[in-house]
Amino acid sequence: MPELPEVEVVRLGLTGYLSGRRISAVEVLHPRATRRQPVGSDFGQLAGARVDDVRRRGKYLWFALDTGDAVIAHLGMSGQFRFVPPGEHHPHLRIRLTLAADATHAETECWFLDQRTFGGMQLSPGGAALPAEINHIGRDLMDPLLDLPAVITTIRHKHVGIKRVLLDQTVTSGVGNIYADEALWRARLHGDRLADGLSRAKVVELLDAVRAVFAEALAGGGTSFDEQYVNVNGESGYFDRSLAVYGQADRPCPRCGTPVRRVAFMNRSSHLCPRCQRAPQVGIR
DNA sequence: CAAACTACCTGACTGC
DNA sequence: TGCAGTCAGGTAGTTT
Repeated sequence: MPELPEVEVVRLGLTGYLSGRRISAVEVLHPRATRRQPVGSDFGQLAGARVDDVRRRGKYLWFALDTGDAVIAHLGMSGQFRFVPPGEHHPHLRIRLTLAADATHAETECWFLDQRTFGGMQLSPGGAALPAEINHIGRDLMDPLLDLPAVITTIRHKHVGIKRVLLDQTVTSGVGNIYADEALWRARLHGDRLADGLSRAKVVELLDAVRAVFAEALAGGGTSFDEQYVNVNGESGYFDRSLAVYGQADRPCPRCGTPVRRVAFMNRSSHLCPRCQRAPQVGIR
C-alpha cells in the first residue's frame, strides 16, 4: 500500500521518465480515475502540455506543466505508473498518456494502472507550484520547510488516540497504516494513547521514529506485499522483510519476543507488541 | 469546530 | 465446484 516512501520512489521514477516530455494524447479508460475534476476544466486539456517536473506533498503527486497548470495524481490503494511502448494493454489500465517522440525518445505511453480504483488523476488549473486541491495536506516529516514545533504543538492539543493523529494527513502527511504501526512500535507507544496526554519529548521520539522508518523504507525501495505496489519499472521494494509488527501477528516482537498482536482499528487492523506498547487504562481509539 | 463514521472498489482468500 | 463472506485501506463527504 503506497505511503510516503513508496510514493517518493514512484516520484523519482516519474521524474526520470516524464521531465521534458510533451503529452500528445490523453485517453481515460475508467471514469472513476478522473472522477474529481474542477468545474469548468476538462482532463483532456492537458494534451499538448510539457511536463517540467514531478512533485509530491504527502502521498499526493503532481506533474508541473509548462502551461502553469498541474496534473494531480494519487495512487490510492493500488495505483501504479508504468512506461511502455505504444500498442499494449493491461486489464487495470485506467488512464493512458501518450508522450510525443522527441530528439532522444521514441513515442512512449505513460500508464496509470489501478485495480481498486481508489486512486486517480485530476487537472489543477494554475496548480504547478502547489495545487489548491491539496493545500489542506500538511508537509511531511522529511520536508525541510516543515514547522516541526508547530506540528508537535498541534499534536499535543488533540484529544484523540495518537495513531489517529499520525494518520491525519492535515497534521503531517505521508503516514498510512503500515508506517503508523511501525513507528508506534519503535517509540514503544500504544496507538490508543491520547495525543494530548503525551509529553513533548515522547511526541518528538515518535516523530523521529516515523522519520527513521520512512528513511529505511525509502532506502529499501518501499514496502511490497503483493502486486499492489511496484515502482515505475514494475519492480517490488523489499522493506516488507524489515517490518517489526505490521502483518506479523503471532510472530515474536523483535525486541522482547512477545507475540505480536493484531487488533481491530477503524474497520481495519493495528499490529503491536502488547508488552512494549502498553494500552492506556481507558482506551479511546 | 473536532471527532467519528461511512462509502467507495477489486481480487485473493476462507469456510461451508 | 460454487458461492457468500471477509479483508486490505486512503480520502472525501456526512453525521454526531
